[in-house]
Amino acid sequence: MTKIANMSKSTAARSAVDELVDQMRQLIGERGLTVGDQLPTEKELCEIFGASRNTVREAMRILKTYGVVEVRPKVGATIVDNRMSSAIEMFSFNVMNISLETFSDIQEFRGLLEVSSVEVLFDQITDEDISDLRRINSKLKEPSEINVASEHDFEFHTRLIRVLRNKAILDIYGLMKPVILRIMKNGKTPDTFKTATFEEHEGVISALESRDRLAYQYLMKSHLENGIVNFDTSENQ
Amino acid sequence: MTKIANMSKSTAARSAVDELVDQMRQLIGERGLTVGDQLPTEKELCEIFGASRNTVREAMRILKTYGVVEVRPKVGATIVDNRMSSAIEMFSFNVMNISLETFSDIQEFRGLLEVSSVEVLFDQITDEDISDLRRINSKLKEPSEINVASEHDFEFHTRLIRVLRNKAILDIYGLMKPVILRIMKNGKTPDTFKTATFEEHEGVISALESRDRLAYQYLMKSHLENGIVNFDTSENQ
DNA sequence: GGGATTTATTTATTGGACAATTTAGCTCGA
DNA sequence: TCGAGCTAAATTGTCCAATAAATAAATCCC
Repeated sequence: MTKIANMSKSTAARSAVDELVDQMRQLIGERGLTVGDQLPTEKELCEIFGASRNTVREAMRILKTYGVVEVRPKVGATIVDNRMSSAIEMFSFNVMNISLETFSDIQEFRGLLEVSSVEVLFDQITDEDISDLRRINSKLKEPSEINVASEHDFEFHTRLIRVLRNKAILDIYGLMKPVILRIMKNGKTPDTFKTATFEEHEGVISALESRDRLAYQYLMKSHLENGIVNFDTSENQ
Repeated sequence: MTKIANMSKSTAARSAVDELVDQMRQLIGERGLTVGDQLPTEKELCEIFGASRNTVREAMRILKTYGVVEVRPKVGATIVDNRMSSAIEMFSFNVMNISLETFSDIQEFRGLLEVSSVEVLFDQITDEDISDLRRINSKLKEPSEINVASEHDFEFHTRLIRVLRNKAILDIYGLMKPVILRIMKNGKTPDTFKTATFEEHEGVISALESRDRLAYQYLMKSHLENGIVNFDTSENQ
């Protein structure tokens, strides 16, 4: 894939900035640089690659946007790995409205992560996990506006995902946060969170507590499906 | 999390470029611009926001990296939505080696998508899907180097995911492509693909053909687990 | 009318200047 | 000696201006 991508780009007369990004990637590889290491200064990069400073800066801007480097005045560019949160940032840049199709796709996906994972989930869950879930869910009872409430809702589900102890899945869940938040707010009032959402979460927690797989699957499945019932396409964004 | 990130940014005297990105996002919203529409020219943006052209360009570079606009000389910036492929591009920027932990996390995740989804999968699958899978798998028999073979391997699994008819899941799978490809190549020779991988895929296809859920789950699960057995940490790159 | 050519507009790149920021070193006093 | 505060130097951040490259649109020529 990388090879194909490169080929297609080399054909299409790539810009100096794109070239630079590749060269800088290469430089990182050659020098064996890794997280925490410093890149050369902008001036040095200009000399190394024979480009002007503005071009170097635009290339560096891409790396920064990727979440691969962090830049501070006087210090320079440090290699980091915030690619996942950069991806989140990227998806926060909402251009279009959410469709019913996307809505049910996402909910189905969440079903896979939160319902079908039941075996691993029950295998891993501890009492601490459960008391955490209860503590987080209690926040829904506090009076708060809808944005805060949906954050709590999301926190609850994230905490549940965390039980799986799988960074890849947790990252993906974080990646979808902006979309999931909008889904959570859809068709709801602040009151809905205090009553319906809260109660449904409590049911899930109880099922976890009594290690009742069937009840858990049933309750979580219907909890996710509840959103679809009163999905409102006009409400978006 | 988003809140914290935002706070830290607003506190920390954001740069003119970051400011501009926000203003441009706002402008898109206000004018109701959507995919296919044009943004003002760089010069106009300079005037509108009172910034220099380099600053405007760096901001535009971020939007380009996000996959939100496409820029051509004389034409200007057009709004697009390539955020998903930009995310893939981003994850292709490999800085670090893949750890055993990441490896098994990803495989477990794939297990959720490809094994635990069995109900939906068998619900949706058609004869066309199956013959497609068989056609794709036959490519593994052709002599080819390891990069090509792993592409075919990936294509097989993607085709399987496609059966779910869920764009969100398909996107996520595409997002993880670079990592999955590396996992697929790990500890394998071109010959392994021709023999072992090919046979395992054939087994999976047969199970799908005879609508044997149990066999499918067993075969796919062990297919995914086979990689872990001969995982080689030294081989990374 | 249609293809080739010119023109005008816009982005791409370069170079240089100054401002803002922050680290590192220095000074001075307790 | 040690620490607080100050200074200086290095690096990134922003701006300005000019030229090159690309391309869409207008024009010309046949």
